[in-house]
Amino acid sequence: MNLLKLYDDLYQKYGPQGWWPLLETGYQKLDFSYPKNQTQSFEIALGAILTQNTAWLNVEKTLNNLKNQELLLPEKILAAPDKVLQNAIRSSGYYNQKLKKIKIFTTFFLSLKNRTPARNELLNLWGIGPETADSILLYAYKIPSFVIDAYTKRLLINLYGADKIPQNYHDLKNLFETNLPADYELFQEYHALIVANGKLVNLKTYKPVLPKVNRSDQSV
DNA sequence: AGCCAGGCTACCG
DNA sequence: CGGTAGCATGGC
Repeated sequence: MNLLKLYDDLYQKYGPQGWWPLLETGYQKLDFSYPKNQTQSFEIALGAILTQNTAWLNVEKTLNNLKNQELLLPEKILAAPDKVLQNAIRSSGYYNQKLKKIKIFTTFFLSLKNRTPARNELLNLWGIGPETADSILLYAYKIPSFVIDAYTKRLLINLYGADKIPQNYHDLKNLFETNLPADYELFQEYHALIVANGKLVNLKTYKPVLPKVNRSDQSV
């Protein structure tokens, strides 16, 4: 199983993804100078929490709501009334849970005082599981921690067969990390490409939904 | 008009 | 402990 070749195939098909999509930049040509500061790292982490089982478009609305009220800063989040935050979060769904998750994370974020968190510290927070922790490490802190999601697992099952690949998060993560150079830029784009591919395939049936572009491209 | 989205926790047997 | 219901909204 050549995971570097798989990366090349995905890249050939979908091109550079330019993750993470910050409000300021959106998806962009590859520019690994972002995040440029702690404020942008914080925005990425909130986005990672908000997008749990939620479409990114709905998350963007929440981030814009917060930004427009000048609340997209850790100190402001903690000072804001619950009702205001719930209304801002509403478009992302699960607004009761996500309010709690965001407050817990924000308190932790401030306690770091610009230090990079350890993976276990993130996992110990209520509301942060392995995928969210790895997304925060990889995109907010540029740590080469490979992100596994439902798309990743499904793609490997499709390509190699369910009996050939590990099924749990930890082993899947390890599969990528032991077969790739520990390069955060590679990991960032790889995960983004898997998501780009995954969005074109129905999650339950594995059947492709109608591609929006490039029907003639070879499928991956 | 359903189905689904870049999960996680709590609870069930 | 492995499996899964519940959490909520908006786009297609």
